Formats: sequence, structure tokens, C-alpha cells
Amino acid sequence: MDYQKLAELLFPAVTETPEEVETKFQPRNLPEGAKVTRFAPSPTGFVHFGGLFPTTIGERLAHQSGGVFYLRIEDTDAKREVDGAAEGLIRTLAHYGINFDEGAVIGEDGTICDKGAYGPYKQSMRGPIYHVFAKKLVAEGKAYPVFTTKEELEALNATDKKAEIKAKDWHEDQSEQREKMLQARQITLEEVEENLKFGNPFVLRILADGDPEKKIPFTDLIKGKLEIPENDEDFVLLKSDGIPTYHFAHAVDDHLMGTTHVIRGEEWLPSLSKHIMLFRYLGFRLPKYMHIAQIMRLDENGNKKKLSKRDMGANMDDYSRMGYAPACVCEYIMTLLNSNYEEWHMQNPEKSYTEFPFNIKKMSNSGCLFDFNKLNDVSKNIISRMSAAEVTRQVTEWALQYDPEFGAQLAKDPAFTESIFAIGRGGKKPRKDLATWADAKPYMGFFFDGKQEDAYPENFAKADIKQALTLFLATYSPADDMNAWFEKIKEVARQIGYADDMKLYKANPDAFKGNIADVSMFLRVAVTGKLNAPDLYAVMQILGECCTRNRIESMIERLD
RNA sequence: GGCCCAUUAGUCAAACGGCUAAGACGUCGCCCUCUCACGGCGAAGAUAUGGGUUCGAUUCCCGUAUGGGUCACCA
Repeated sequence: MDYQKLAELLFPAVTETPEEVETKFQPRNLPEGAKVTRFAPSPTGFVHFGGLFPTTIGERLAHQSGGVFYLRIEDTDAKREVDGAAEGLIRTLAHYGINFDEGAVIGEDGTICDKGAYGPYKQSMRGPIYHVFAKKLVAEGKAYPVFTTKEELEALNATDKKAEIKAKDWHEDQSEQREKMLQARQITLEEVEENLKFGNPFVLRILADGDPEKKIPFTDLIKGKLEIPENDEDFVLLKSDGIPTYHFAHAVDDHLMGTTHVIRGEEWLPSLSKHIMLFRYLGFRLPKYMHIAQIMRLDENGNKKKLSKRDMGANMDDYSRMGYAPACVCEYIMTLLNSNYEEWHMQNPEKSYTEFPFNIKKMSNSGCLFDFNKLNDVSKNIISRMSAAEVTRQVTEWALQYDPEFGAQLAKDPAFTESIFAIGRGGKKPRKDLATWADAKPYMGFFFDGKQEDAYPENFAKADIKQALTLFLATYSPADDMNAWFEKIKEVARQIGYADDMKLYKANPDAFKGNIADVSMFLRVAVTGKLNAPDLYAVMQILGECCTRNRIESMIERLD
């Protein structure tokens, strides 16, 4: 077989040599040890929680080392592409503080454009580049075409290949595939010319020289030492539309774009031997690989499953809707990514996670379960350290989008709203009421609506309650400081036969009708409509005398 | 089914082959001159399993089990 001639037949339009292409992609001028990483999504939907993991790692490793983090759009499957998905991905990532040094970016007109010297960064725009290397492989006898008729191709596109194989016996299918493959390798120049004359489409397959009985020693930066069986499968390099498969695009792009570390999910591990083969065939130096474990969820049987698109918590937009601040999600991710992150954070509570010395060696190699408890805890801690002004800003922004009625209440008087969020904030032991912005409404909605959520427990006499409220109103003055205010409540307690001191009460509970905590509760329910609320003195101060009196008076009336 | 990866409490996890197997979240209890929240103290809870190597194994090796991934002209 004259491979050179075959290459000319298959790729008549390709005139460039691989060497000429290489000169357009000069190595970057970066400091020693700088890492070049990328996020390479296919624009088929939203950003997935699991996708944020490798992305965060890539971003950290690149920026921590003075390297480059770039975005490459892997739009090689037109069938699955979703309109506007790429723009959505970029915006969502930016929301989570993931910014790219180069690659596909959103231009001023809102569409995707390139930034950087290693583009195009959309694979669909790189067709001619792939073809140069495809032609080289053919010319060296390392790849060959497999033709189909257009009718066969249509039939093929109509089937769900995966479901089809699953329904069959695996052995049967594999031996069948193997036989087809060996047959296809025997194609002659005459057959190629004949097919081309009829305009039959072809895929380009690699000519695999591996023996799966032989193992390739390989070191993954996360998984450690692995033994990979050699690849003996003539996998597809170029699809019949001339667009490369992931495998081929990965080799060509990551080589030309100078990626030093490929970070991706461990579902790629089984195809690693294909990639090793491709890099060898093409004469490219293999990048370092980091295969990270998947995020899991529990299915209805209690088994771990890969967190998939439809699951709650998979779509990053869910977190926005639920009211999680991006910083909280990022920090939760850091706790999962590096086992010593929490320790570091405790020692450096004021520092941003971007200052954390991210360490590949501290990464877990098994899949972890998503844990909302932990996320909430992380989140509460972060929000508790924010200023009241910041909380007001973010809660209002969230509510205006997701709960407009509440948002309008918050936005009406920002100073008032801020004074509410200032309760118990600032000291060494701040309140931790909010894990999400959505928690704000149940926590402090009573300031705005005065709704009566909780009723008085039935074991208290209405007369006592009414008397307590009336007595308090008679002495209440907004000018009182906290001590004076509390003294008045104690006085009310004494007057209605309740203990004004908890220790006194606990020592002899039968001597009293109730205690000071009960009296406070009478007032709390009247003023806040709830059994549990933040500091009642602060609440009354913020509500003001008029509103406080109105609410208590209205409760007295209702008790009749 | 073949191949690959993994396995320490409910979850996330630490432990050059060497003290009683850390810590965090969650759960429960007690304390904190008004509830809640915060904080403090405490409790329960783990090396999947069987062999081997070793004075000694969570750690190294082999088998078993379980879980995960993958086997497309998808990425």
C-alpha cells in the first residue's frame, strides 16, 4: 500500500505540513514550573457541580504557579450541542470566580470570540488543523479510512448505539466488532478511489498496534501508579463529517495549546491507553494527567451513583436559586478537594481560599458523596462573618429575583433591613442563622409582615398572658437600655406571680406559676409572632415604639 | 460479561509499617443570670472480608465481597 498516495486521496485539500502548523503554536514563555491547564466543556448544557471540581483544580494549579488557565469549547458533536450553552457556561463560571486567561470569551456583542494566541479555541473552527495531523498519520500508515454509504450512515445515526450494545451480549458484540475491524484494515487503494468517486463518506480510524495483554506503566498525579493495558482498538479519529472525536482533538489541541496538566474525571481512565497511543503516533510529548474521582449521590436503594444532570444539586444554577452564595459553594468545594483545607482555614480565618496552597498530594482518590449538611455549615460560617451591609445587599439581590414580594420589602428601606441583619453580628461569636439567602425570610420576615406564626402554648392561662402584656405596655419605654428593659420584664414577672430568676425557679418550680423565660415568651410571641426569634430587646428597638406597642395591643385584643 | 478504579463512623477525612485509629459536619446529652442562634463541655459511632509478609499491618502482597467507571462516527 502506498500510504503517501492514500493520504493525498483522502486529504487533497491539506497542503500544510505538521511542522508548519507547529510553528504557529510556539511554546509559551512562562516561569519555571508554571502549569498550563484548561477547562474543556462540550456545550451541551449547564455547568454541572461535578464539572466545577476539575475546573477549580485547573484554575488553582495554573494561577498558583504563574501559569495559564484557558477555556476550550469542545463542540465536536453538533447533534448534542445546545444553543447558548457555551455563553451560559462562561457566565456561570465567572459567577463562581473562575476566570480564564485565554480561550473562548464572551465579546462585547455577547457572542463567543477568541482571546489568546493559541486559537481558535472552538474545536469546530479547528478542522484544517486536525486534518493536517490526520493526513500525516495516514501517510505513515498509522490510520486508515472506513467507508460507508450515505444510507448506512443515516441508519447509523438513527440508532442509539449504546442501548443497542447493552441489549446484546457483550462477548458477541466484541468479537463481531473485532472481525469488522480486521476486515476494514484490508482496504485497497482501488477501493478507496472507487468509494471517493461515489462520494461515499468515511471515518478515519487509527491502526492500533497494541496488545492488551501488555501493560503500560503509567503515573497519574492523583491515582498514583497504574498499569494500563495497551490499546488494540482501531478507534475513530475523524467522523464522517470530518470532525475529530474527543480522543483525536484532545491529542492535537492539548499538544498545540501547550497544556501541561490534563485534569478530568476518572471516567476517562479507560480511554487513557488510546490517548497514550495517539500521542506516541503523533510524536507528541504526553502531558501530565490528573483523573479525579466523581461526585456521587445516593440512589433510592442507598447505593452511590454518579451525580448526574437531572439530580438535585447537579446544576449550578440550582445553587443560585436556593440562595447559596458563590463563595460558600467554592469553599465547600475546597474542603472536598484538599483534605487539609479546613485545617488551614481554621488557622487563617480571614484569608480567601485563593490564598490556600493547593496541593495535588492532598487530593482524595475516591468519589465522595455530596453533603448538604456540610455545605450549610460552611455557608453559615462564611455568612456569619459578612458585614450586615453585605448580607443586606446579597439577600436583597437574591430576593428581588427569586421572591420579588419579599425583595421589595427588603429594598424599600435598606437601612432598616441592614439594622435587622446587624443583630448579633460582628462579635467573636456571631449568630449563624443563614446558610442561604432563602433562609432570611423565615428568620426575619416578621419584621415586615407581622404574621402570627406561632400560638401560645396551651398550658399558660390567657389571663396571665394578657396581664403580662398589659403591665409591660404600661412601663415600656424605647429609651430604656437593655438592662432597664429587662428589669421591667422581671418586675412584670413578679407582679403576675412568675419567678424573675431562672435559678430561683429551678430550685423550687412549684412555688411559681411560671418564670421569666415564659414572660419573655409572652412578649416575643406578641411582637414577633414566633416562639423563637433573635434578641427581643434588639427587635423592639428596630421595630420602634409605635410598631411594638401596636403589635402588643393587638395581641391583647385578640386574647379576649 | 471483559477491562480499569476504589473501599477507615451516617458524610468528608487524618494517621514514615509502631502510643488508646485525629479532626470536621450531622446526631444525642449537659452547661451558657429570656427563647432561638452562637459558644463551651461531653457521648455514641469506623479500618468490608479471608489469607500471607512482619516482632508488629488501616498502611505492603494475594484472593473474596461490595461499590463505581468504561466498552459509540458522545464527550
